[in-house]
Amino acid sequence: MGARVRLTAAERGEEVLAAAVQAFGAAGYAGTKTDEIARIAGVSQPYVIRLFGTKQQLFLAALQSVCDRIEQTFREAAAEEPTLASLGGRYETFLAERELLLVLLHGFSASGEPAIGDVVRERFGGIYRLVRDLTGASPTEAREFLGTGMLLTVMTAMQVLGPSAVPVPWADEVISTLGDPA
Amino acid sequence: MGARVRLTAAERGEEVLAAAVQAFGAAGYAGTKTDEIARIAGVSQPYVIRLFGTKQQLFLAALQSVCDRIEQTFREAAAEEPTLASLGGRYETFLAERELLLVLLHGFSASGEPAIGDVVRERFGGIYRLVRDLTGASPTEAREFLGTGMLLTVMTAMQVLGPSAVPVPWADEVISTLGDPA
DNA sequence: CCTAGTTGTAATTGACTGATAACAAGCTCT
DNA sequence: AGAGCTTGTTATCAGTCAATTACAACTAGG
Repeated sequence: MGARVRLTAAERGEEVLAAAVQAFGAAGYAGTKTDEIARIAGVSQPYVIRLFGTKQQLFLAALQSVCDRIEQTFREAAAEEPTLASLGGRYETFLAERELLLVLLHGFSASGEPAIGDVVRERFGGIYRLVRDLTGASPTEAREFLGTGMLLTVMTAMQVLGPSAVPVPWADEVISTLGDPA
Repeated sequence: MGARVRLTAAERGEEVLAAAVQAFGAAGYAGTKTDEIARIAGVSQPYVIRLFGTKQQLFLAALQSVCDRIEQTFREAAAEEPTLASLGGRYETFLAERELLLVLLHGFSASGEPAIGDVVRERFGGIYRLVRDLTGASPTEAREFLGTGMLLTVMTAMQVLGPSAVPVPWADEVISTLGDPA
């Protein structure tokens, strides 16, 4: 515990939120302990709870945060070129920041909790609409796009994508198709 | 309790496994209590543990079971007509038996546990290969097919599909595209 | 029928974990 | 300087949950 710096609650909250995204991304909602989040953030476990009220509220905050970032990423891509191919190119960003898609996936998995399900439905619907609005894609095109995105997401979760991936031949085969026409 | 019947360990194990598929499908690996599985199966919690050793081994058994059933469903479809469209028609089966896809999804989410990740990679790779072998689909076609499948899976998880679905407009729009060409 | 194996439960435990309470240390403003 | 608010911790609790143990009930084979 070296030179602990005092931050405002808002600043510390940001740090804890970042730690929460990491931890929830790795182990899911039920599988993550607030203690682990506290360890990553470098604060005590009770302080994590005080900053966000409950573990569930912290998860919801993490979920909102990653959805914001996903949408922002898509907006940036569309600003360069408003096509599905352009947005699709950003999946490299998501592979580099695995937590984004993983927290979203764990949100799907935890949709049994009503409060989480509500947010998940709202935000995923928003992403679907955003993709269509930004690119002018048809429903069918948007479905194909998000389907591929979900496939890459679950492949990220099962650790066959990215730098520390477990090598499996079929994953390479799938990746090699990504540029291909739908 | 009532007229408790004595079964062989193998028979009771089947019942417990079915209960486990239901429970894990609803709440995920970490989120499910062995006690809940026992309640559904109508046996005591310690007996659930004794039949399968550990909660993790029970989850793995449930995962293997649903993967077997998914593969069997695809094989049946291919026997009728060996095309992707034919296999795709079986997603209605999966929407009726939500637990199948949900347990698989929760397997993805729990891939952080090494023992679970190993099985998930193995089985999902097997399904990918099976789809290609049964239909002669190209890697790109198989990717599109599984991508759509994963999208439907996460939509099932977030409860926007199926009979007891929360109605959201975008879900209907996605569903309406399912017959469309890729 | 009776003994040996099998099926099943009740009781319990020990570790874990989210949350609360009480308190300590710092900052700010007058 | 010191009162009052903010930041943060330590200590602790109450509930949960997978797993173990010991035991009870049943069944089949000789």
